[in-house]
Amino acid sequence: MKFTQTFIPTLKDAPKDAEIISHKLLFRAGLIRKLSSGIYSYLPLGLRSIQKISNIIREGMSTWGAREVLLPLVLQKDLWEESGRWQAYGKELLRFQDRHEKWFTLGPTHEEAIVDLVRNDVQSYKQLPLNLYQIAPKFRDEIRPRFGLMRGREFIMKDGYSFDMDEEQANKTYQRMYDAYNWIFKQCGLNFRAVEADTGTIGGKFSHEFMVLANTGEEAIVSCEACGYAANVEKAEIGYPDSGTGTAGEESPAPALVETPGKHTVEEVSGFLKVRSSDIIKTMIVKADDTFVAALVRGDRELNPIKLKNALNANEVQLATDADCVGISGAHAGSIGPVGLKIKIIADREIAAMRNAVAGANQDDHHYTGITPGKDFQPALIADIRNAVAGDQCPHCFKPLGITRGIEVGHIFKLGTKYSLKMHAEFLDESGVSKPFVMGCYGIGVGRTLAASIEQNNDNDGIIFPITIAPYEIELIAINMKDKDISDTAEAVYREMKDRGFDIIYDDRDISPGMKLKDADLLGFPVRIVIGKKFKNEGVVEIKVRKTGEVITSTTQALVEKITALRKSLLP
RNA sequence: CGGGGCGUGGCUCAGCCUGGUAGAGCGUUCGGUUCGGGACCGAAAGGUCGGCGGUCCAAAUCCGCCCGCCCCGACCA
Repeated sequence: MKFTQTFIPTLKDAPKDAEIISHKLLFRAGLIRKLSSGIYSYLPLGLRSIQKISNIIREGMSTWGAREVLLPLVLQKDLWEESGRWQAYGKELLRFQDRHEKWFTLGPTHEEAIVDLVRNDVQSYKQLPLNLYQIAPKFRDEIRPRFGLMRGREFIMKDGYSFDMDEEQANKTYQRMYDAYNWIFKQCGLNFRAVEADTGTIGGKFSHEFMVLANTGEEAIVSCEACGYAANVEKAEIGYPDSGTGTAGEESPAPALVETPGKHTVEEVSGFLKVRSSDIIKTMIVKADDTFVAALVRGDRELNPIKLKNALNANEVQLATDADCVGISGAHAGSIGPVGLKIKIIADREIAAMRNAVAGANQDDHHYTGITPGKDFQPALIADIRNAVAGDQCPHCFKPLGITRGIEVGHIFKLGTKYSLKMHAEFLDESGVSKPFVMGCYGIGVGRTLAASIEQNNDNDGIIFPITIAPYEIELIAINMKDKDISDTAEAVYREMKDRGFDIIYDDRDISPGMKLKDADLLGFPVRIVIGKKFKNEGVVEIKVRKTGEVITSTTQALVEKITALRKSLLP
């Protein structure tokens, strides 16, 4: 492709609404343009990159047994009433009427559509397993779209759905998709982790998020360098090699009541009493379903509501209101403590090991010092209920854990029979018994993958594309188009490379060299060939690798050979 | 939905407080000079100042309503 024959509107300045680096660069490099909030057009280079990612996905899906379909974007209300989601889905579901005043929605996800397809045409276990996917635009009317392609309203997504005859088969399918996803993101040249994720309200054990590691990521993830364990911070367990219970026989002083006027937060109390925040017991009263319990974590830790919920076997937990706190403990939040508290106490595992600690005294503006768990109060339950922090031990190998940020680009999920039961999607098994399909669903944000890649691979000059998803692999630059020697050679090189099947774009614009070089860096093609001064003087062209900055020279004759070798070295 | 901010040529922004008939840089067009890191000289095009209404002799500027966009939060997965 030649620059003069395509459309690459690059910009020196980013528009002011671009906040994060990928958004700025996508815009400046002329890959996308905004049409309205959260809704973008893909320009030729952006589209090409999207298509390359899509094709990698297709290859991965195909290899691991999924077949491509294309489902409608516009879906009618009755299907969504069957699944119950017409009511359950909030305002994110865009609803509208046609001329006959029938209600429709733009699909934010396609469980209903796929279940309807499969239930009509699959009746026998002999037709299973079945795994179908599509790559198509989706629409979610996000409350607040932001960060360009990272969180749009209209976005391109790969969504896949599997249908299996039983749990065992479904687990195998899940594992295949897990393998496929690892292959796909590796092939896209991304530094990513598959992390265990909380399954939310649907339940079940199986859910993994695929996170691209980047500082600007919206999610915190916990990972272990040593054994590869990785999990969403909501879910991450903390390892305790010894049982973590108290050690008997240690000297522990008697509790003493001290005044702490106006000191409520951990920092205020620790500053006032001159103790470390890790010597304070933080007590929070929470309402778990219909009962109140007191949750204890060390002053320097954060309570993890999901872990707490699981430990208590509750459906829902929330912090108690201040009025409830006063009613239960006799003090306002900030002076509450476990000593003498009448409700059930659940303590984080670290609490059990504390000695001579500070805790609220259950009367306003007072704390106790010299508190020792097990002596001065008895927790009913000791469990891991706090967020993991860097340096905590891995639950598998007990090496220190690290915390990084990530961008969720893929999510695989075992759905079970939730949709097949509601929508009566059943098949006959070997013994002629009617059974609901066991389903799984598997998503990849295609646009978000592009944005995440840029978020991870850039420098001050612009994008640094991995070769597999770059709009073009090679850019050819003729420094001076008016110099016939140079422009003729460039034209010849371009034709030959193109004829030999190289994925090459040629900047044939008659503009200053500075602009071409700046644009080349901004656009981030992995390999750049320059024909200029060195060609005039020494008869050689320059090959530069965008990622490393490494430059080699070559005669035009040896170019094909050198580029072939270089290209190979850049593949994942 | 709550809080904050913005809207002036394709992009970035000044002018608004203190009303007097619209500016800069980049980009674009034409001519010329240049040709290895967003070159230089000269000429030019391009704006109902987001929209509607009000105040005033006079509104980009003051007031009201509306629209659009962005940030923070809550919400959702």
